[in-house]
Amino acid sequence: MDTPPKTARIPRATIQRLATYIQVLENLARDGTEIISSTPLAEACGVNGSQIRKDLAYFGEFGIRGVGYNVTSLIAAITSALDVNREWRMALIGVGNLGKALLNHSDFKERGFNIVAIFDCDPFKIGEVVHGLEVHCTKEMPAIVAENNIEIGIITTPPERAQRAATHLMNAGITSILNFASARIKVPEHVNVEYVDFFHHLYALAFNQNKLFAKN
Amino acid sequence: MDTPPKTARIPRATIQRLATYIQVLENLARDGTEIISSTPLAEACGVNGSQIRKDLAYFGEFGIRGVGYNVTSLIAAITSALDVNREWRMALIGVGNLGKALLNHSDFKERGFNIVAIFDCDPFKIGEVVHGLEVHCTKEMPAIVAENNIEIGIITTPPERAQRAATHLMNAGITSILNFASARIKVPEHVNVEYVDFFHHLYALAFNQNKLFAKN
DNA sequence: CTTTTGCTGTCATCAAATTGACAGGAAAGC
DNA sequence: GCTTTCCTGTCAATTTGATGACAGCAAAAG
Repeated sequence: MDTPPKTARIPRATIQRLATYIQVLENLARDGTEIISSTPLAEACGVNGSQIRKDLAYFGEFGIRGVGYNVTSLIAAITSALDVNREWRMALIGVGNLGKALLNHSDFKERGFNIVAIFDCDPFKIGEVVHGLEVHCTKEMPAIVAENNIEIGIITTPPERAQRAATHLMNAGITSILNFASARIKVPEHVNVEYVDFFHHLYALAFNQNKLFAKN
Repeated sequence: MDTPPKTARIPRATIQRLATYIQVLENLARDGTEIISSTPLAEACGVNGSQIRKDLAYFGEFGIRGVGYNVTSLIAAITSALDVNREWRMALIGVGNLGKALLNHSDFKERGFNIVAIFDCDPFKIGEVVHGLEVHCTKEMPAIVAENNIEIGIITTPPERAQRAATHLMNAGITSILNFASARIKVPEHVNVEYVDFFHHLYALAFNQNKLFAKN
């Protein structure tokens, strides 16, 4: 029952699926389901049953043989394994259309991902208040990041400014970056970047509309 | 030089990378680069050189041995291969915060992905005009989709309405769905769904902040 | 108490994707 | 015209991830 220190490298695909499992499990919990076994859960998630059991095995044993998984405690187990059962404080850089849209997207805060400071390099924007937050100059970033225990940076600048924004974030000590800008950024080994790009998904749909590709 | 009809199944990962290549190539083109070889392009994209050459090989031969690739014509070749060098007309269902944010995100139209109709099931929203588009009742969807040659549906409803929204879209004849709702949806074999969920990315960052996982 | 049923956790097998190596071919230098 | 350089396209080898099979265990039934 204790979580064994499995030191194996965990595939990125597993992390992505765990996020899906949380999503589906939360919807099950809302509908009042208390127990679920791997096969129906797998079907709801669009994956194989063995896959779920193997993914969970990286972190410990959470089920009961012959019975299944308790929905609530499995959610707790996964969120704990991913370390997303606590507050994460974030900074956003680039207060344009997209940035403002994200600030109004209250789901972040509800899930513990809290945008607590926003930055821009446009002098006309500095001082403006968006969704209760004052726009700061990027020069102030190191101090504000340290004061507020900010661990994640969100880039919502135009593509040509993305690299500079990343540099600002890294200089302020941030090692986790969520990049909405349409550009790849160069970072040292220890910094982690996640890219969000709607067009990647649209391209997949467009291509698939004609010629089928391998379904994963 | 002619595009051979390679009938091999194209991995989903390849499609995703092709989208990245387009992104990087467009930024290179803006900076005036005319020719690039696979190694520096690979570095800019964060992948291996062989990977790029193999990905492109699925669709034809686009480079010149000893020289490299012409940036402009490679963009043209990839966009053509993915069939994203034409207009795609889309419908959006669920005119809440997220839906409105996407409607204001003008990049879609610039890239040929055009939201031309919006729907909601809330009677109070029907008739409202958002970003120049009138909110329609879902009952009107089949007619409007047919009239406007709509090929892609975007779901931006709350999670508990996502499945119903998907059904509406499918009944209207749509087989490609971009789902922003935080729920998995069930669809028949021939329908394609892409899921967009920021939390997947945030979870990856959170997890990676502590324990490293295999970098892909 | 014993047997049956059902589902987990794990290992072995299988499939797929990434990486590395190299022949083929175009341009530049001599 | 010949040689050298360089980079593509492709095949083979390796690594990685997914699937299938089954022993181990808990609960329910008899």
